[in-house]
Amino acid sequence: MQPEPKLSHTAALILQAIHLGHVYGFSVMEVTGLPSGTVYPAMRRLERDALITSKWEQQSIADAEQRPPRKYYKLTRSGRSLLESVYKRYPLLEKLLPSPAVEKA
Amino acid sequence: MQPEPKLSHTAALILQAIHLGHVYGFSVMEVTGLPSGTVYPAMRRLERDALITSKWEQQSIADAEQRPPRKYYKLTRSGRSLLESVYKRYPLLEKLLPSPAVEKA
DNA sequence: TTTACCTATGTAGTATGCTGATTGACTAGT
DNA sequence: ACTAGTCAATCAGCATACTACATAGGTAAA
Repeated sequence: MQPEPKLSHTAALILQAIHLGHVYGFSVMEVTGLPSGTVYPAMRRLERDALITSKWEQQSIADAEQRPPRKYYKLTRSGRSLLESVYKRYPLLEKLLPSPAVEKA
Repeated sequence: MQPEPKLSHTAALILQAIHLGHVYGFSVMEVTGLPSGTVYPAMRRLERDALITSKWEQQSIADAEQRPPRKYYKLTRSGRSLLESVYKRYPLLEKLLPSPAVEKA
């Protein structure tokens, strides 16, 4: 059995936040309390390691909502399976973190 | 209003664990899932910053329980007040972390 | 129109955290 | 005798996280 790849507590917290629907940086910052200088570089590493993928929001949507465009993330298959194994190491993670209020169209 | 001194998420997690009664390194490691190389240096910094104080267990007690002596920590007054302010930044912390089963003499 | 605040993302430089190993005493199996 | 396992703490060297700041368009007030 290959040893599970390791994930820091902070990285795991961010991965879990995305999993629960906080699918862009600013939302992850708000729910975790982590600063931007932690969240954005961490998300780039998660993407580098193929645990998440990203896609820029269409400019037209951002324009319509009068705000900067967001970069949306979602878990890959290996991201989901790693998160499962991470619950065993950091059992605290699983309970924590509220899901976001889903925006209605 | 002087800006609240800052504490990393990990340091806050460790401080909270001690507050809840995980009063030596090994116990903090177990409840948080954090490795020894994170926990012990972090506790030294917390002590350096006067948020916690430490005291070595009497050798005779460790001998009686047939294990290495523990270094026990507790929060100082400023440690407790900082922890309060930290809950505002990391609201997730407050709910999380079980208290240890208290050992009976 | 400049001051301020909000959303959203990003960076440089440094402090902190993590991996992997080590120490030391004691316990138990082979 | 050796090997392996547990509890407790520590370290060197490298990876990650944090602070403070920056950018950029938007709103809103003075």
